[in-house]
Amino acid sequence: MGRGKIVIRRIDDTTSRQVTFSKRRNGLLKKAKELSILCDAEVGVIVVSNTGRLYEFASTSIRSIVERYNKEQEDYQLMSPTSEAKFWQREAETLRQQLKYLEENQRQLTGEELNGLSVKDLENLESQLEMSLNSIRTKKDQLFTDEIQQLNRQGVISHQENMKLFKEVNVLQKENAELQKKVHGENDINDIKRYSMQPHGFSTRCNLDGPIDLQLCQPQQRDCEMPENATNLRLQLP
Amino acid sequence: MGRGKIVIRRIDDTTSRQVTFSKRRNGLLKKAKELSILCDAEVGVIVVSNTGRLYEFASTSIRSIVERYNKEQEDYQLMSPTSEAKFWQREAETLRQQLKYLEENQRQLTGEELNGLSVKDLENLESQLEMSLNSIRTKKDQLFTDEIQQLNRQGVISHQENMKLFKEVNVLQKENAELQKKVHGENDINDIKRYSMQPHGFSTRCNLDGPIDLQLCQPQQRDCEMPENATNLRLQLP
DNA sequence: AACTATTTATAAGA
DNA sequence: TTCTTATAAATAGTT
Repeated sequence: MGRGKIVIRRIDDTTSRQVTFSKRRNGLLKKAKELSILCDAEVGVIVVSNTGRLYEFASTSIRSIVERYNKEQEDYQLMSPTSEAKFWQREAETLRQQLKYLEENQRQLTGEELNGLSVKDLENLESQLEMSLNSIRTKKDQLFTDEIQQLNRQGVISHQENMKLFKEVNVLQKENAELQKKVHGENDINDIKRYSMQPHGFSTRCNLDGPIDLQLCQPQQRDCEMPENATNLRLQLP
Repeated sequence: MGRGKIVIRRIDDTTSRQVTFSKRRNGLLKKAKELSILCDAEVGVIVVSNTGRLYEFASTSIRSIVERYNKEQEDYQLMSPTSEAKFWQREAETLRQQLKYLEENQRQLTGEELNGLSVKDLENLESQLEMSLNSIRTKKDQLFTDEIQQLNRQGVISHQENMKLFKEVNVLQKENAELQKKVHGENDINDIKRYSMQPHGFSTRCNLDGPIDLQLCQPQQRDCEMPENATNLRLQLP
């Protein structure tokens, strides 16, 4: 009874589950009240949200009964051993039934026990499993993508560190050259020339590191004159 | 939500109050169940008709509390009440754990809750679901095949019955012809000729029934000169 | 117990 | 949360 038809199964999205909870809780309490008035019946409704908040409706006398049982629940030392035993026995019975239901469901879901199912049932199962497979594959793809992104981030970081180190080396080389000049005067000009070449060597190494730094998108290299597939092109050259 | 609008006050007419009680009680319990499933909430509903009959809905753990609204009945004397309580408490704990495990498992199986799973886990799930789908599809195919076989058996039976009837008719016709001959002498030979033509009409009807008798495998027709795909071939001919 | 014209609840979207 | 609105669902009155 809304814009679209829904199937009755747990709503995954937290927000819409809360919204639905709020709406339907109000609806349920309203209907409980109407029933009690229209039909002169005693009606009690307790609703506990999965965040633990409690809502209730109780017509007349049931309220006191509910309160009494709530109190008993809090400290069931007050319970006589016999009724406590019965309480747990019933609890066990309930759980056993749920378990049975879930197990049956699971056997169908895993295709172990399909007897007694109609073609319609099987088609429902089929489409449910296809949806499941879809979620799982989506999740797997996401994990892959995450890993790739992580690798990329690491690649970018080490590239940045390389650049930092390169600049530092450059500065030191210049300092060094200056010092050499001061120490030896201008006796040997070749030494200075050789030092000034080294930064080029470094920058070449940076370009060679490129292919190792596998990236889906790599904005840092956009201004390079070589395209992403430089390595491949180079391999095709003599 | 009915033919007319109503005001919410006690329905005076006993009959229609009972009818409305029945309808609205069911509606309330249904909605309580839906709320508990959709929103993963604990919901308990108790309804006592003004004739004293009790109806209830309770999701999971509330159930055991609510059930104590019912008058306690059977007494178990086998154990001391205290140890019996402990026994059932332990039983409930065990079952609850199993339930939790199964529910988690099922969430994964349906792709609802995939967080914390590795790629390996997801691949396992994936292949499990693929196997499930396989079983289900195999089962579905089997159901189809079964149905086809059933239809075939019926077809064969009715064909055999047709043949039997045809033979009987033939016999009767011959007898009839003989009788006619005896009654009228050989005055009118055309009558006899007309009777002897009827069997051909029957046999033609039998052949026309063939195409209705759709069969994937039809061992009964193996000795026919036409292959299984006779229908298809026939369609391609002028 | 069905049916069906209406009312009511509510899912989806702002 | 609250409002709106299209649509699904519940059900009042009827058969």
